[in-house]
Amino acid sequence: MSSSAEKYDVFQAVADPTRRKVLQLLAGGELPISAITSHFPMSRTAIAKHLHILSEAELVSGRKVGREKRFRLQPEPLNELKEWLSFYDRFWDNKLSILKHVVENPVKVKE
Amino acid sequence: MSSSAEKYDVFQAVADPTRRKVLQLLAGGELPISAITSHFPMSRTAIAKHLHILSEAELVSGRKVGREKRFRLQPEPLNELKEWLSFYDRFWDNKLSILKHVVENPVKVKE
DNA sequence: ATTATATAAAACCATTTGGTTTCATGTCAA
DNA sequence: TTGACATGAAACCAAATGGTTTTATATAAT
Repeated sequence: MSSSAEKYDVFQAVADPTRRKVLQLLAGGELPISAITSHFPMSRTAIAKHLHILSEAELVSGRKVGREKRFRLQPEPLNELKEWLSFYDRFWDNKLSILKHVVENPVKVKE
Repeated sequence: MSSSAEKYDVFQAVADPTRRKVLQLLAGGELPISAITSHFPMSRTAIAKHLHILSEAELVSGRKVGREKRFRLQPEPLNELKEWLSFYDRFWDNKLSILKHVVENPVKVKE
């Protein structure tokens, strides 16, 4: 779905440490730009640009609420990364460790 | 192990489409620079630079054989990416699909 | 009505990135 | 030993990246 040729793909979006930290913050819930900015040593404008890039990659979405714009995490595109990675699984037997992870983390079935 | 503060981390290394294609090529086995270059519409020098970046991220290693330098895939650092991704698993119930993958792909135990 | 808040948009800037061309060096083959 | 092959290294370049400051606009609060 969504549009044609975006400028930033998931790989690029996630390459920047600031953007990764933004995603992590948003994992805790929806936040307006100012609140996000307060966690970083840079200007609101800089953070707004990062959010724009994350938006293009569809890793976040923003909605206007009053005078603020609240952003939230949209993790779906990370699946592309996951699938890319899975190709390399066979090259260093780590399937056991994946299994271990799954077993140790209870699966919550969508009810 | 290896050294201190590398310039390129896995996230950056993997952000470039050319470098991802290089990794894919090397998944097929060790190759010298010229052989790799033949798959791309750019100069040998450009590819050598990409290989250097992949080297810094420890995603490839090169050994000198006669007059050529052969590179091979070192997928271990991809684990960092995988772990980073796993944090976001909880945000869109896909654990079942991981389990499915593990079950469907027989685990080869290192003998 | 006025002021403070929250964002948007534009112009600007230094550094990094991804490529090039050129030149030098080591190795293999005839 | 002469030439072809494979790479290394350096200088250069345009465009992209990650930041800034400034100016404008909409909303909320007093």
